[in-house]
Amino acid sequence: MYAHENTKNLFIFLFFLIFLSVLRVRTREKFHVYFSLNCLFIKRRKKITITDIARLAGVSIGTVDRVIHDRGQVSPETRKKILKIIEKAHFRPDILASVLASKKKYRFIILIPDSQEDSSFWKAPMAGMEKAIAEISHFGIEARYLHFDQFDTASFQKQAHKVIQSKPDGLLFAPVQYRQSVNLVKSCIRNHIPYVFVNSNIEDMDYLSYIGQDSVQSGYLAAKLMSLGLIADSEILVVNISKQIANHRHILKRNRGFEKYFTDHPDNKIRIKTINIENTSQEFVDLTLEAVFKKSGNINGIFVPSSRVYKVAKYLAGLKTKIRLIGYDLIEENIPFLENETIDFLISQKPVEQGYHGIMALLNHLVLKKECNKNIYLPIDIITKENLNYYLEY
Amino acid sequence: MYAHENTKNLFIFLFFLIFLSVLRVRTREKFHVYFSLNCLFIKRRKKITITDIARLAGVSIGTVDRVIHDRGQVSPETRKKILKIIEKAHFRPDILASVLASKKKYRFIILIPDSQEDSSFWKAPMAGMEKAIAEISHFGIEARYLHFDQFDTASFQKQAHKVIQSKPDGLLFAPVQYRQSVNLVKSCIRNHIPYVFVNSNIEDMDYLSYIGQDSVQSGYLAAKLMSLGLIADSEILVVNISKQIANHRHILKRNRGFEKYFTDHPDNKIRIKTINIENTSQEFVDLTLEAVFKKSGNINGIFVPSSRVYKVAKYLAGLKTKIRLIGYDLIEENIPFLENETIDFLISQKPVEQGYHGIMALLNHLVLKKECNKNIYLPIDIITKENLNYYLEY
DNA sequence: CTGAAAGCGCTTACAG
DNA sequence: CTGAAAGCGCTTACAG
Repeated sequence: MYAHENTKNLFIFLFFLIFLSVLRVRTREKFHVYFSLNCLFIKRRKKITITDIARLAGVSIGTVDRVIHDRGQVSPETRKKILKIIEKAHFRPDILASVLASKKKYRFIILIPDSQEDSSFWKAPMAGMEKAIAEISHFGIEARYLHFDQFDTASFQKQAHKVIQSKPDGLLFAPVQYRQSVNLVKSCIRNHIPYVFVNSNIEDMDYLSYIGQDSVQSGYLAAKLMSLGLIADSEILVVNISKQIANHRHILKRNRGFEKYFTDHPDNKIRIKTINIENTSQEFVDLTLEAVFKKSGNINGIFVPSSRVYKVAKYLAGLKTKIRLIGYDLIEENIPFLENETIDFLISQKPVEQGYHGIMALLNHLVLKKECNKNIYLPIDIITKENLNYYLEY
Repeated sequence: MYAHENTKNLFIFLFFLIFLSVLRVRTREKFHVYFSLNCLFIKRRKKITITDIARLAGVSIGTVDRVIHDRGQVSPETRKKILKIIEKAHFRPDILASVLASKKKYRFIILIPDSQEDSSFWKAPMAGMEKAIAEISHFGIEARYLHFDQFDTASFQKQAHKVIQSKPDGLLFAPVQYRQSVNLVKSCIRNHIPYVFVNSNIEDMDYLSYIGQDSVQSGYLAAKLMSLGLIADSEILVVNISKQIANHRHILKRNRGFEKYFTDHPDNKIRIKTINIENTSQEFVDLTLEAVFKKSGNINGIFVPSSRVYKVAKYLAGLKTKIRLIGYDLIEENIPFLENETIDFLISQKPVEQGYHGIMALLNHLVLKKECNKNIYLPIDIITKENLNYYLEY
């Protein structure tokens, strides 16, 4: 009987233990749920590392590393096995640890027009590039600029030669001179230098990425803005100011878009007159415009498909009649004319972001090995006197 | 003589050696210059590390680390000495190594309205937040959303309570309900929870950052667009569709900006009529507008200072006369009406970037300890049928 | 073809 | 108050 009692007590005790442990589990779970609810942060499962993969595959981390970076010297079977485990575990190497351990340096070259010319457009993309370079400096990236005169093909070719000579890991460039750029691209392909386009594009080349605007559509939008509240039977002037209009394809595309709008909307009954000014000096622009205005008296609007719209604005500022003026790019020279409403609208192409995303595209392709869009079309911004300030700050 | 010859030879030999070494130096220098010129990359001086600082100060790296992160337990003299050396050497700790070594996790809470309401605006900021969260995930950041119904103050208060309960390291929130948001801010201050505002602002609070638009100026711009090619003596309708207009300060600011433009430009001779629709159902909007249109026949433009402009567009689509319609935000519901030109202009406030920069502001303040602007005003974008597509992709 | 070890620049207990 | 050591997750010679 005593023995029985003892056994009974033992059982009770055991049950008690089991009960306790159940309770503990319960409490823990409860705590966990409570924790989740109140802290709102689900306990993240431990991050898997290259060591985990190595253990699972029964190899050393060195071998896993070889597989990850595809640098050979691994038997096909081992390779396959490791790859499978990586896939299953959704393993992604830690980029921070990778960069820290690696001594690899990446050298980028940036080949863009200089800003001292009569249009300061390129300052903004450079600001964006600087921002990106600063942000990613800890990835072991060095970047150097190479500038050229966009109206001087020899200067471009000289710099293009330097690019090839220095064999960078990546090239960011603005193919504003069509023919010369095609040649550089061919050299890059021969020398295995990956390249990204900014600002203008060469569609039929096999580039990594293009960052810029849809030039045709931007002209189309400009035409829409031109047509707002326009009197029927108006005459509109398109003024191309460029030394080599035929070699500057993005300007031609803007012209095309502009004309297309009025073809699509024939009810506007607009007459478009296009003039090309190949001498970009202010005096020549003034003289040319004066001659045009003498001939036809009822010009209601002017479209300048480049940042040099301020040259036309300077001329118009002397006139008495208000003529709607639309141009491109929020550069310093254009700002006073936007402020005094000589220029009504500027079409802007996010120059800072062009630069920023250009550098980031190189980083993504070459360092982070991340997929990204081949064509990154930036918004076509409409800038007026009223929203000007918030595009400057940004 | 032989000896002499030998000595002479020795001298010649020595000279030759010296000559060779000079040559080598020359060649090296030349090579270096050549290298620099052609490769365009200046040899970067070795990066200084915490170990260098420790060595220079004659202490261990542990002590340097204590000084860098100001966690005490260092004698004032040692501290001063180390600080001086850090300054002189322009030492910046390697953020990558720091994050890798540190096990610190940051918990962010994002408190924003939900999207299932009758306006899907908040999808875009969330997309931007997701993008940022993905980019910075390797910094040990966990983020959780908390949503509320922007027309239901009780729902906001419930979620605000959860925020305080879970004591996050940082809070990103949209103070759309003015009074309730002020209360949450006070709680945050009491509990030492840093916070960043997105979309709307409470100017008189001491927030880390505000990311959003200048609401007054956006209304001003809308008025300018309204005035383009408008007939004199027109009547313009401002339609506020909101259950609690008095508690939604950014909408009131847009109204103010809109009216200010016409005060500043009295030559337009515009009459503005404002109506508030507090029941946001389509039927009620239709009925209200119908009543208004019956009374006054010559309404030439309508301004809706919120994303609910599509409700007015639905009504106008049934009318024969073309009325200029301007509203806010590129949300799904508005797109068809922009495409068929019932809506002429949408003012957009970079919703994706609001979200993106909101998260980044928290990262900069809390993790990277980087200074950044208190007020980040995003551009006031003008969207039309013609540039719509490039704002969608972006 | 594979593994063991040192090292990247920092942080974190722990010992004194 | 201070230092030595282990470790974060990877890469890189080097040895076999």
